[in-house]
Amino acid sequence: MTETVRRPTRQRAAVGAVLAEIDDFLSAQALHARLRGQSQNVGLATVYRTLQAMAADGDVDMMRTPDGEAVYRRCNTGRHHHHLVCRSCGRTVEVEGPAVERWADKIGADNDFSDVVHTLEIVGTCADCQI
Amino acid sequence: MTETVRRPTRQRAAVGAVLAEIDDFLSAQALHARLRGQSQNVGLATVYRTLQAMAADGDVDMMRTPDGEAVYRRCNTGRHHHHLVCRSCGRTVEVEGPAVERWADKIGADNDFSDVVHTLEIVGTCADCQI
DNA sequence: TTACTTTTGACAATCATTCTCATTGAGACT
DNA sequence: AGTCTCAATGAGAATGATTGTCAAAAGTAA
Repeated sequence: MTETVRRPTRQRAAVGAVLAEIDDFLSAQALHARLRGQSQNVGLATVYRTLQAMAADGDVDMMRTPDGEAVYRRCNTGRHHHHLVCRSCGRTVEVEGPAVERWADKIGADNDFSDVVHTLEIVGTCADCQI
Repeated sequence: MTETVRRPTRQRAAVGAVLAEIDDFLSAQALHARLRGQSQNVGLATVYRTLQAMAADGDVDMMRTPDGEAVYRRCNTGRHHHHLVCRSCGRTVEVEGPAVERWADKIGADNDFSDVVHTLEIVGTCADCQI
């Protein structure tokens, strides 16, 4: 295992704080803008780097919007799970589907693929956003 | 229903021809490069527009690579399905999972979300690419 | 504090994708 | 074939997210 050491810094804490208070998916740009709004001085590149590091460490979840932008969110469970996201307001529900996990792994195994991973996101319009 | 009329053109045919001969996912850039290699003169913007139109019409499948790039592929079945893709060589297997479809729809319904859609991709290393 | 290493930030550089707009070509009708 | 109309095209500019650069700043351990 590669033990990656991460030093605690003001910037890292600031990013973590925003993620803790917002529980919708946020892009690096949006997070950066929010920090500026709070007069927190954190460079854009740093926000990108921090989010990527957190995602690599499994501290946040990353997904791609339909137009390919990376968005991040701190999740409640450390377990593997997926998301049901409102396309209008961004409200997010964490969902688990053990059967789906097994199905995906089986598909990989049946076709002789190794190191199988999968991505799954569900998008809809939540009750509050329906006209 | 909005009947979108698409005129058959040399460019559209050229893009379709490439998609017919390659059965891995291709980016717009890659497809454009391939056309140039064949001395086919098709503008990059046209390749983008054509692929998007084809995807909208359901003639090709679009997915996003891990780094957010859009890639396209002509699929054999018109039915809704997903893909098992080799992360190394790009070899793709089309897979169906009716149970997963039902599960995703149920998750949406249970949470009062409407117009529920989902994305699901499985990635692994195929037998030929394992060392 | 000193020495050492990671992290940061301002800004340039990349790179996929979209936009603009003048020109071209398909389809329909004569 | 001539012409009218409007979608389609293409060259290049513009956009916008993300990454690279590198000197300065800030943790960490002794």
